[in-house]
Amino acid sequence: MIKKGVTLRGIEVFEALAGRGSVAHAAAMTGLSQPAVSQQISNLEAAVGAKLIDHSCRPMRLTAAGETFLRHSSLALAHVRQAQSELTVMDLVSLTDLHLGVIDDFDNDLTPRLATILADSMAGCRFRMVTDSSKRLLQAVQDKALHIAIAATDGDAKEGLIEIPLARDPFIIVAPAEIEADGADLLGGRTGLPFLRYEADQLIAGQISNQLSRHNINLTSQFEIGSHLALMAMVARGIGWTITTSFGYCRAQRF
DNA sequence: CAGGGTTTCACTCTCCGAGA
DNA sequence: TCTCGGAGAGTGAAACCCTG
Repeated sequence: MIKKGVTLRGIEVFEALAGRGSVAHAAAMTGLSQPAVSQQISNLEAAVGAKLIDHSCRPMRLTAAGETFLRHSSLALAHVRQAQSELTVMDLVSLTDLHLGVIDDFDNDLTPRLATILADSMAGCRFRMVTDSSKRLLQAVQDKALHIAIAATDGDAKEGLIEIPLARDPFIIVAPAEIEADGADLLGGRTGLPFLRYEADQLIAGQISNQLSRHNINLTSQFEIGSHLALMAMVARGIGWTITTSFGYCRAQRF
């Protein structure tokens, strides 16, 4: 029997806090207030009888017990989310009309395969598929112009939207192959190679900017690029280095 | 010392079980 | 079936703590 006080809600809050290292960010992510997050963590720690988070440092870090608990609780949450997703798909099977948005990053590879799968599994449904930026897709779902969208998010709760996580896409540094420098050299500006950033209007630009400012890293940039593939092509030609995601990097293999 | 972030406290609301 | 009381989860306000 699971101990009294160990709740899915508590575990979800714990996972958010473990990922962000801040009660404020975990609150934004879960849609709760800061006191509620703090209370959930206290209850969880009391229930398991161990300190899971080191509250004395900023950002907060997991204790050894917290690391162990997170490893198992993440699996449990993943199973619950998977179950929710499968039930959602079962709901969709009876639909006759579906307006679906897909992030433009997936235009070439994922979208055609998704269309094939949907056509097979929802034979009686008419589809309208659009590709756009994550920001626009999320707005379209909020405006009820789309039923569902596959998009990137910053993890914060959005009014009126239900988010079902599909994948995590960590940030990575991408530099020209001929450059012999590590991440610290690039971030510290010791290579002389310019930083190429995404256009400020894009969701990923804001996420990268937040991460950098969280670590007190201030990078000036001569270039702001709207197209991901153009950005990767510029890196491949040695014009500069950039920060992108592992999915983004994989899509640029041809460079 | 100021500002941002966290915790504590007091209170409200909702849900659920027990008893009439 | 209805009422009542307890437990749990939420909030806002205020105090406290940490960092630059």
